[in-house]
Amino acid sequence: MSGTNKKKTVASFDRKGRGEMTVGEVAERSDVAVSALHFYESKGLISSWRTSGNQRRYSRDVLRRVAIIKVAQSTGIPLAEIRQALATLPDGRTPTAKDWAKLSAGWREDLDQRIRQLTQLRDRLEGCIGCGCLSMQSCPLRNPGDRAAEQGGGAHYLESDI
Amino acid sequence: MSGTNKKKTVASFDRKGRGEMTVGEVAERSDVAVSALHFYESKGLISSWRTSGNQRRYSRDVLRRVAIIKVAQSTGIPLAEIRQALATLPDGRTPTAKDWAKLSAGWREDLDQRIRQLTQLRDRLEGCIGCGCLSMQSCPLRNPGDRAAEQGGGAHYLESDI
DNA sequence: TATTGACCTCAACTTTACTTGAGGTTCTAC
DNA sequence: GTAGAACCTCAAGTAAAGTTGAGGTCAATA
Repeated sequence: MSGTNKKKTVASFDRKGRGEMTVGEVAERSDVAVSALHFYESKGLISSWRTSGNQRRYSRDVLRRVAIIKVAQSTGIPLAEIRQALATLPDGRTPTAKDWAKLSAGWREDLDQRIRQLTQLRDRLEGCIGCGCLSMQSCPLRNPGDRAAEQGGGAHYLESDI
Repeated sequence: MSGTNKKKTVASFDRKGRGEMTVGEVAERSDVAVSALHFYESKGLISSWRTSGNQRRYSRDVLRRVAIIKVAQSTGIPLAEIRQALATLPDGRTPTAKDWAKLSAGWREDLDQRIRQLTQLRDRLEGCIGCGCLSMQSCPLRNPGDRAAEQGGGAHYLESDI
């Protein structure tokens, strides 16, 4: 309260001029709830500093981070993994295109994998769901077999079921 | 398993002869925990009848149902939806191939959709994640735009962000 | 200066899909 | 006829990803 601001809205003007954003601004611009931003911060996905009044301030970088978080999430990647990926980004400086590219490479693998999986599933769904083989050991739908199953626990049926 | 022993126990022999299964048998054969089967039943995805001693008995049909549940789940369909789909199956009789086909048709749509979505995402990931456009209104990654967005809440950015 | 909206923390609640455990009953085998 | 495996119910716990609310502070403005 003891500030000596001469002009109107000098403070917020300066803040914006420096590219600092409040949590509300980030929320609005990234279309994410304030509570979610708090949550991401608590999980170490984004970071902020505090004003003397204990309010969060974010640099513009956070917008990209949040955008990445949302994109990654929409591909089905859990926050914990996103956090790990984001952790590979440089700490002090703003990430370069190269930094981001490295990050996205791993996810692309992941996406490719999932796309292959879903495609296979789709192609087999029609054939298997109605054919009667689904409950049998031979059904390709329940034995993704061609790749080392990463979902753990392969098929282990030794007798036919139905 | 051990060989087919003739006269182990009359009761269980008869039961098996009639194709009735205990929850433990279903669990083992479908590779799903007993607790999960209880859970599915509580949610109306599968059903059973009880013995005089209050134990559950299942018909073989349940194996296929459980298989379907697992397949559908692996595509990302929530149990509630799976329940609805399964509810369209005939109540009294064992479902025919046609019944199953009808059921899978809807899911195929869903899968197609999701595959298209993921593919688009993958194709754009590389380009956008590192290019700087990601935090801007123009980024195709954050504006799936070409289809009516079903995730709700379209983009509403009127200024560039970064 | 006073108000009001934005912000703060922390705890509790929500949903989905189950699992775990306690306490008790039933089946099956020897 | 009894041990022990398998089953039963119901309550509580777990994990992810947040949301909601209470109680209190900060900041922009009339």
